[in-house]
Amino acid sequence: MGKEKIGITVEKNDDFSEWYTQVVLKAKLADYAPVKGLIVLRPDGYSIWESLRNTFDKKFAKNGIRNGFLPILIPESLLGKEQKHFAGFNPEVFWVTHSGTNEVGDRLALRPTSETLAYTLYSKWIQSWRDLPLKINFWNTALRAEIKATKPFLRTSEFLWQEGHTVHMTKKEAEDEVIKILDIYKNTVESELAIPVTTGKKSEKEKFVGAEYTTTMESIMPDGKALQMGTSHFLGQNFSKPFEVKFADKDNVEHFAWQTSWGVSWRLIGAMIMVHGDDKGLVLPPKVAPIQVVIVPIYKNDEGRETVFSKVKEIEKSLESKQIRVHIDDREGLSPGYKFNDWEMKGVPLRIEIGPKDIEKQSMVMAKRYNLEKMNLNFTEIENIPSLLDKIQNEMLNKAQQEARVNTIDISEYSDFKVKIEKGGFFNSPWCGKLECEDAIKEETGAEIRVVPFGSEDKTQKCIYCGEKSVSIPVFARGY
RNA sequence: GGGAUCGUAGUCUAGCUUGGUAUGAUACUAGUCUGGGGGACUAGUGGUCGCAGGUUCAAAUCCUGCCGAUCCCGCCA
Repeated sequence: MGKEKIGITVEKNDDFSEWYTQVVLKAKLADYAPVKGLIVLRPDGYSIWESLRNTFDKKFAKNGIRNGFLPILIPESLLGKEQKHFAGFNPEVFWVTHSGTNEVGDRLALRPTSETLAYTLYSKWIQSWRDLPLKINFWNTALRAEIKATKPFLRTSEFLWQEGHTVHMTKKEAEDEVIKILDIYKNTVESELAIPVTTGKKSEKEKFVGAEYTTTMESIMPDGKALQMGTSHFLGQNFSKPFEVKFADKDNVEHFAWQTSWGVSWRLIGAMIMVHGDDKGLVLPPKVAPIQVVIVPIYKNDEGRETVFSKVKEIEKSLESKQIRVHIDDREGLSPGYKFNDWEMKGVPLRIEIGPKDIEKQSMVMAKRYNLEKMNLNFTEIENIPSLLDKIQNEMLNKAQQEARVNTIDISEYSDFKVKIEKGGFFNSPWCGKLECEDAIKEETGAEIRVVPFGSEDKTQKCIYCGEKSVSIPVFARGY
């Protein structure tokens, strides 16, 4: 009874997949919906998403991007307009075939992504160079039928995300935008979620269908697999031509515009759970934690309760005045030990314990979630809590960076590669740039090119597969 | 798409082979005691046995179909 049944019943290192699912459910971030592949976000899960959304919105706004909203239904005739794009998505599109009892003529897709819809509108909205650049972001959900292998946050048939779509006069301006967005993604994920990412380009084989090229950020998970954290695509004129997104330039000559699209999803929450969680459950980075400090009052009787609570309320007020999200656990009838474990499962970054002993000494016990360290703090040190939270945030990033570094290795011998890939990890291995080698490596080892990091061009080495001259040193890994 | 396992109260679970009105724990409610790492006792509440058919006097149990979950392989934003 007790311990084993209530908390997380498996160890992270022992059964990673089961551990992940238990943390999601038991920390009350999400639950399963009655339809396959769909999940329900609970307030603690949604709160993390809102926090990320707010951060992104501020950064997008600073970059001249505004939010809009697009409908969820897209007619088949529209979705099929860019053929490669359509062929890529077709197998996983949900179709609406009826309205009421009537069959609809042109089937309606539940959006797997909105390029085709957005650009139909864009072609109406853009006529002159004065209308450019046009930069709009959409917070919505995308639907892609996942027949198998669904996993909360990581792979679901409907997921929350943002999709940004920008239009530019010049190729260069569009390409600069692609990189600006990728930078926003990278610094937000690193500073808010404390997860290090590797940025670069996808290979031709792995790029977004319909894009000229795809830039990506990839992170390594504790089980050695790679997770795509977000992508920013340079669409070139691949969509502006079929959708006639054109503008009249200053010299009154009509040009097709240059476009970008980019997105991150709630998969980021999944990554955060995997990277930081431990055997006791979730560990939240302070910046996105719905509750940053939880106070557990301890008392024996009514008088004790009163003394303790007046102090606890005082601390709450003081923390709130410092913009800290604080919660007092005043649930009756639960032992302090139970509450400690409960808040640890939910990942609250800091816990304060205050009982009669502490009041006497004018101090309190403070426990840090991420390393389970406990210490005694004088009441006067409450002033330092905001900087302590910042410090925790940094230390969590450092720790994750260190782990990522350990699991990233340079390998140039294919025999070595084949053996070590079984344990997972990011492998920096030289590549000749040919699809045949990429395919063969995938076929033989299950590893694929996750990202060709910026600055990894290197013509001095030999391709790990064919031995010919290399063009770059991509990151190979098995992915989610 | 191929393979394997599974579905009984909020959660976990016994019962299924050999059909006969569902077991236990935990959670929940009330009360008393308790309270610094998952507390104790007492009394309660809670079930279309995943759904739909079939066989039978009788189905959680046997048969068929469907829905859902987990894992491995394949495929993919």
